[in-house]
Amino acid sequence: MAERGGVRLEDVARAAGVSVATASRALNGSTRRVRPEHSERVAAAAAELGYLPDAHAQAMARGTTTVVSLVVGDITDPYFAEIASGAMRAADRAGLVLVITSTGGEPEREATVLQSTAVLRPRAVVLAVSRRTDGSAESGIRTLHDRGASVVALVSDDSDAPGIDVATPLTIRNRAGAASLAGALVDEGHRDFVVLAGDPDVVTARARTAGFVAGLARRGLELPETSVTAGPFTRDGGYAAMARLLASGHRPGCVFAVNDVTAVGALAAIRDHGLEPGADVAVAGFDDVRMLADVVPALSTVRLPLDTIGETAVRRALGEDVATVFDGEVVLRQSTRRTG
Amino acid sequence: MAERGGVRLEDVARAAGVSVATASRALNGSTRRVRPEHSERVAAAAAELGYLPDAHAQAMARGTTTVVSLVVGDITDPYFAEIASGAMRAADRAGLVLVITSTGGEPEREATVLQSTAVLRPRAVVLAVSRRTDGSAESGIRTLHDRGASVVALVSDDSDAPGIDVATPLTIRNRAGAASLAGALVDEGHRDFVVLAGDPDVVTARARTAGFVAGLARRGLELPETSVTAGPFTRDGGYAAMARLLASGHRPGCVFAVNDVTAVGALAAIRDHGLEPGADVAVAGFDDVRMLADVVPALSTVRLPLDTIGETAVRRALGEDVATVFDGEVVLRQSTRRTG
DNA sequence: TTGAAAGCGCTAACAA
DNA sequence: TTGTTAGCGCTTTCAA
Repeated sequence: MAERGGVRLEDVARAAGVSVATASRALNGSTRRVRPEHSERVAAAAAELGYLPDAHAQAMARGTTTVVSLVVGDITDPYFAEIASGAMRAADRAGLVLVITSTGGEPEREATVLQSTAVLRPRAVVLAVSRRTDGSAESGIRTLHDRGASVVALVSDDSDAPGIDVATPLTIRNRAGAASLAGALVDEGHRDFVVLAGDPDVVTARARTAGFVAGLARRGLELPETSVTAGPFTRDGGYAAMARLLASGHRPGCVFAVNDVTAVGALAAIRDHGLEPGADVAVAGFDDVRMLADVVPALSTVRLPLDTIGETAVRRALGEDVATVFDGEVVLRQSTRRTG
Repeated sequence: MAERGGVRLEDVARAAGVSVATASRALNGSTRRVRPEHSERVAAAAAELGYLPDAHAQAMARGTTTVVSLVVGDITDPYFAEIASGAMRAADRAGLVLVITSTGGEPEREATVLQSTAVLRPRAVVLAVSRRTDGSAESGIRTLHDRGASVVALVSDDSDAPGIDVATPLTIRNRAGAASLAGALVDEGHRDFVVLAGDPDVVTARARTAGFVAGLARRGLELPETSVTAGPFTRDGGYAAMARLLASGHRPGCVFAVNDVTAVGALAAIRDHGLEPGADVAVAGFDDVRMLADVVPALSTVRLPLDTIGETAVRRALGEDVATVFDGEVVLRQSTRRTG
């Protein structure tokens, strides 16, 4: 019923018989400064007229917005989806709106995406994107920061990775998790490993690969460079890499894919090659993504509390005092069970 | 380097030696009205200073925003994630920002979510949410519409579902797709069906259930009411429903779960019951979600071009002349293959 | 083609 | 405690 464009605060004020200032204070302004009677009249008028503030006008006047940005690689990837889910919850609790932008898996679009994010002047931004080691996002991050945003970046416990000075890090111990996994796998009796390393320029992939290699080394096993194969960080990437490997006559005892999605691709390739994944070739992943909990054989992996990480990241960006490091937990399942 | 708060148009104008009006016109304003020489100077200054417009100020001044909203049920559900992915692409192409809000799977939160969406005054909104038959979102939708948003709602080809007069429908032929699936399953030799119907108040679930029942009827098979069991529209819901069924001694020949995620839950329950899904109990899903392409046995389902649907929905909301109906395609795989 | 100035809807001094 | 008023950064008449 409202006029085109909606009811303004002025309309509410008039209906309640007060000034816009009073109406503003009653609806939002600093606590306890409006006579209860007026406050009620304003609330009633607002409800009756169906008043809804205009976030843009508020942003202008306040000099600060209600938007929190989350930048992810590919929302279709359950890794990011779970993080997004937690982030949304946190934003919601804080009464803020979560704007998700995605690079669509193309890291070179990162700069552009950060720019388009910046125009909304987010109060906080969480970078869950697959950051590349080349620091291509640096300037975009700086822009955000200069605009007054508090930016939190998900990073790995990898000393090789370049820091981002203006961003607050939230560390995921990818390296340590992968190292533990390697140890556990060796303890299960595996010896002959291959790593599906994903994109070597993506920090997460690098950290997990490096950690795994280090973990093996700690057990006295040296992984030849030829046993580490790069490729896209996706289901199809995992499938292709595994298929290539098998086609070339290699048949490793155990494959470590740097994330679950890639591991599932490897599983499929093994099966399509006529072998039985788990029994003939063991496979382990990373993340313990829920959506893949029912793959067969059940995937050994490193569980990351993705949802919590997403939630924590926005809370941290909002200035709360929360956890700053997350560890993964090795979970051994059917896919690496030694039958012999 | 920029001052706290960033570079304003005024700064650019000064640097370029023109007025803010000219700077504004050069950077965005109606075509061909600024002397090329000035235009260049402005562009150069903007680049040098790292100017980025303030979306809120633009929104205020223009009376229209650059935001497109997508309301989904649960971003963690690959059904929504794929839609979101396509929607993001379309928004991006149009130079708009996609704001995703989620009800977190709680339909009763729908009204609230629509409200918080409305404050951003989106230019267009796509409702991909699991709409309930009780029309609880009606008023929220009307609010959005009154604020000038063009709203597109994903709906089913189900005459029972209430229309939303102010929203433009984008029809997904859930009913027809489910009916085709039923026919195909009967043709494969299946007779003894059970439907894991999801939440009967959710239109999508209803349409698929109704379509399946109708499809069986068309083949002369009547499905007893007791063979339709309601429950949450999720992996766990599917697991629980299937487990309950098996525990009670039922052992259907073929189970139709109203979406893939639920079907995967059913698969797991069957397996945990000591039976072999696919061989002992056939299972079919709906959606053909990519993330579940590698489950074993491969899931028979109805493929929906989710990504394209998401893309089309925002293009439609933006006023483009695009497809208005989407059909599903039956895909028969291992999970319903008759071995005997 | 350009610039001055009036808003867009709201908040926040500042006075009353 | 309330109202008046000056902006927030930008676009857009309206004159020049």
